[in-house]
Amino acid sequence: MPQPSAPRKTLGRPPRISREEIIATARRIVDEGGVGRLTMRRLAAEVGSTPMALYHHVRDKEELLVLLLDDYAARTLRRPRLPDHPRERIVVAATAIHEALAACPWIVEVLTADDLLSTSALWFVEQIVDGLVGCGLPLDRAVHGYRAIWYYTAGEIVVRTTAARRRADDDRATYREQVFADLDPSELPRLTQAADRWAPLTAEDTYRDGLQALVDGLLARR
Amino acid sequence: MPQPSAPRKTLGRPPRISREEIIATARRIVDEGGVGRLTMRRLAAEVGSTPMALYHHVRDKEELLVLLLDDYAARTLRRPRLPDHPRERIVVAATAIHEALAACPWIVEVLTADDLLSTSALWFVEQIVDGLVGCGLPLDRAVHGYRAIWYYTAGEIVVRTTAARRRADDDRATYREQVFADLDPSELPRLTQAADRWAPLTAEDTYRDGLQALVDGLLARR
DNA sequence: AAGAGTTTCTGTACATGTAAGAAAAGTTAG
DNA sequence: CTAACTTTTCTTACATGTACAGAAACTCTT
Repeated sequence: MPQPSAPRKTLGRPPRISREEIIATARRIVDEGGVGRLTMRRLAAEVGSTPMALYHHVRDKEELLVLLLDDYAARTLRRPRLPDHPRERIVVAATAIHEALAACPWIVEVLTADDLLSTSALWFVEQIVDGLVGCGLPLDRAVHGYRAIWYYTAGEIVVRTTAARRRADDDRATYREQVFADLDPSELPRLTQAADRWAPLTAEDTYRDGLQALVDGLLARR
Repeated sequence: MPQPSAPRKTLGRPPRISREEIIATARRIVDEGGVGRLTMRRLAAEVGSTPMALYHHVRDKEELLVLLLDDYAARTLRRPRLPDHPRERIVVAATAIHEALAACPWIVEVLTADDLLSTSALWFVEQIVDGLVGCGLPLDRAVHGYRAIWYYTAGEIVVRTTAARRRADDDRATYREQVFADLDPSELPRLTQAADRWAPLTAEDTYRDGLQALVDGLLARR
């Protein structure tokens, strides 16, 4: 594992490519042609190197994607002015993260990553935890609350993005319709009742609603 | 796309393998050696066929995994006796799904799938939607509520499983510690305060707590 | 200057998912 | 029986991520 920033100045063969260059190029490729265009070989070619040389600056492709997400977050996550009221602060902070992530759909493959994303996102985490504390939760419950919010947020993005990808697929969309058409009304009355409205209902963006409900619920358990 | 069950009885070359056989064998491989052992080549070999022959019974590996999950759900999802009170019913139904899914960690790759999983899970969806309606929500809000619960549930499993996978990795664990050690206490006071407790706190299983909070919040917005 | 040590890069090789097309094994029409 | 047709299977081939082994390009020591 080469250190991201080696302590010594120059020792050994001098590098011809840098992690920054790799990330910048990867970003360009993704911006131009989507994450599907990003292969280690193509990236190496564009950087003017060989595939395996990349592996001295990046552990594997997954880490590259995480770095790409970090980079994206650092560049686009602007700190909004937050309301004074702690509950509102939580909602606004979480929504800001959600919006930023939802705007770049290729992250789904990385999103499954971890609880706290890049360093640039820490401020938002802080705001959420602090907001929960400000509403009267003890610190440990606030951390748990933040995690619940993160689960909800990550889940929403992952599920929604993947669903959108599938909806583009005729066969699978047809399969879903079939499931709803074949419902047994006596055993599944509510689903039958909602069957024809299901598609539009699930297409609605209800992230904020659910978030507020979750926050309310978390605060009510004080 | 070959139909899962062709209308005509016999026409063309008779199949030597069936989708069921494929799924059963895949299940065995996964049970024995984890999902990492499941490759199309190995599966073909164990079935006594060639890799490409599988593709006449299964669209691609992802579909195979979805089918595997369906199969798993159909075999292990037992319907628990649900409480009468609708709110409790929601919590118990969701927890049952969550437990079943959390018990088979390989699904993460599929979980990102869709809102409703296999047919066997529909009953649970019904219970949740019906519980929400029983608590006074109109049907469309109940569907939205169910989706929020599903986002939370899927997110919890995906994030937690991936986090566990990474925790096995020393480098990444160290990196995380580093992030917490380097916090600026003046800018991120809460995180600093929680820094040393973060690892144990996030290791706790708080699914149920968060779920109840979410349900409470959903019901409070009646 | 020669060697040792260190880091980066290159070349080759393998496992994987799967696309494309040919071949095989039936059924049915003539 | 032969030819056409259909469905399944097999063969071959390619793109991809990445392991491994060494070569290359430096600095530091002697």
